Amino acid sequence: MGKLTDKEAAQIAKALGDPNRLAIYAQIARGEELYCGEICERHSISAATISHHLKVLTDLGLVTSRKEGLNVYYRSQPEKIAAYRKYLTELGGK
Amino acid sequence: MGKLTDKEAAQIAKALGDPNRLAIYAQIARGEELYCGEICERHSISAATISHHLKVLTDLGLVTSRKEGLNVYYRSQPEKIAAYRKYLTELGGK
DNA sequence: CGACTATTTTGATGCGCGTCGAATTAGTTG
DNA sequence: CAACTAATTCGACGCGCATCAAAATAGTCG
Repeated sequence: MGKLTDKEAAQIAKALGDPNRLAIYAQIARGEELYCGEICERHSISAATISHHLKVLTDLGLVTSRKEGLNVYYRSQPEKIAAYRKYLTELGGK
Repeated sequence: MGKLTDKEAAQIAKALGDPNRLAIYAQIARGEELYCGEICERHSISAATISHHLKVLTDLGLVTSRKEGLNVYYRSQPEKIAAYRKYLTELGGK
């Protein structure tokens, strides 16, 4: 499944290059399905900024969202990060 | 050998998040030992900027340098990127 | 030493991005 | 519909960063 282009790989890298966004992604990638509010509580970041970071991750396909009532639940998309890891592997060959 | 801290992982990600810097790193990681001049020829970027990117990669331990005559040769440090891949793997499981 | 080359550093510039508060939108519940 | 809550969007601000030209540094060679 989908090899990443150089551009996509750079975009993903950039997305994971912000410490706060990386932390947010890490929590989601850990397996639990989280909604904005929960993430807000765990960081001292405004809801607006959290939402912005989640949009970046979503646009890149690293996470997906599902709306349930008032909350929007975010879930990790492991294939995407796997593709990124593969890209890195094929960069330099072990 | 070194597990990466969250901070280091973010720094590496950010470094690889710039398309030009990623391209430079990719060439070095491909195995060949390159010096600035060669890299300059392959991109339409000034020597000053190339040098700056190489410094970023060096400071993070992604590449090492070796001076020979007038040229400075850069070589990939595969363990570092391997550590970064491992960090990503352990993020989300699978 | 003096001329030349490769690389790095310096200084400056412009754009991108993380951040916030406030306004807006969507959804729930009386 | 009205009041409330969760999330997103909007507008603005400040800082960081990629970039370059020019100056400085380091190394070679006559």
